[in-house]
Amino acid sequence: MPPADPVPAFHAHDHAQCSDSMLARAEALAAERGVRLTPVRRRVLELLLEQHRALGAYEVLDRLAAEGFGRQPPVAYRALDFLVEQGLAHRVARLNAFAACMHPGEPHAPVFLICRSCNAVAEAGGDSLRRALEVEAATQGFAVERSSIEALGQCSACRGAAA
Amino acid sequence: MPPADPVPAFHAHDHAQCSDSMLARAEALAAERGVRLTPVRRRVLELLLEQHRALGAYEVLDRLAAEGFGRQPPVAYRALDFLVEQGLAHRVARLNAFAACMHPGEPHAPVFLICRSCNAVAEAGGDSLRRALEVEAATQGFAVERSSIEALGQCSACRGAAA
DNA sequence: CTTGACACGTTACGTTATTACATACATCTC
DNA sequence: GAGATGTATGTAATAACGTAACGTGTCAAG
Ligand SMILES: [Zn+2]
Ligand SMILES: [Zn+2]
Ligand SMILES: [Zn+2]
Ligand SMILES: [Zn+2]
Repeated sequence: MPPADPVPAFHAHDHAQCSDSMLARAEALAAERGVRLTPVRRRVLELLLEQHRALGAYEVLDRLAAEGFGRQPPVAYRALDFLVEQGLAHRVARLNAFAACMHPGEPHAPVFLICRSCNAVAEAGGDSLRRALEVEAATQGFAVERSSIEALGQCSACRGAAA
Repeated sequence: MPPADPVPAFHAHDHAQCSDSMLARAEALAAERGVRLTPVRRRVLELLLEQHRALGAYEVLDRLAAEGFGRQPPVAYRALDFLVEQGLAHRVARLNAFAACMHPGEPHAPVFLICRSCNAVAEAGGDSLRRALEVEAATQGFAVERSSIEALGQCSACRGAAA
């Protein structure tokens, strides 16, 4: 098996650049698709990109309200829904929370690794995993349409710290 | 690959026997572990076993209340938490709901196939899938502790009906 | 300039889950 | 059996998450 791309979430990296490049890709995709990355939507994406972790809708909402945007739940949910629809963010069901997508534009089924110590959320490229799921499902005659694969555990840094 | 065990949820089977045998296994496991399968807990497990689908906590609660048990949320949540801790049920994050485990006692990572037409929930044996996830995670230095794999789609029966 | 689509804002409500505390009950010790 | 202890059950109250319905502002097409 070829080594998978290292996922930035669990490793030191130039996060400003990481975040900026995601934003740029989002702008490009929005333009290309003729959808509007409005101030609220853009700001929500920025918030999700601040750290490699998932934010609850109300956490997002508080930040928005503090910055002069609306302070009612639909404001946050609409922006989040937009980002999810456009594949710029994912919902992490296990956490009732949302995380920026690290592979926008590339169709993919997300695989999340969630560190229970530092709360970092990494989106692994799970192509082989996804195929394994489809095969497994096919043996039952089941046709997969959407899937969520989420693992809770500990990242290498936190495991090192614990030892 | 050896064919996976067929999952009962999507196929005609003697469900009374299916359900009874799960209950019996639950009783045996509880005895073995010295934990108590009290009336509420047992009843909740029975409810989950009635059909191969997931029940919301409040759906469970309504049934309990109608039968003379407590009518406040903790009554349902505590019983459900107990069952989950003992590996007799799983939480289906995507549905905010709970399903009886079809492999109690055997340590396993649950893989759920959720039919969006008939709402049936099948727990597939996902050993290969689980290993694939662990391998994927390991390349990132991540140690998986708990995982949930959930697929939304259509079962063979519903797909046949649609055509 | 009008029209229509869309985004944003609000109010109000529905659903899911937890905290905190009181009561009942089984089990162990004496 | 009486008393102490831990566990299970019950309640009220509230927190956290999510949606429906409706009005207003903005902007581009006609
Ligand atoms: Zn980064
Ligand atoms: Zn993604
Ligand atoms: Zn059955
Ligand atoms: Zn199971």
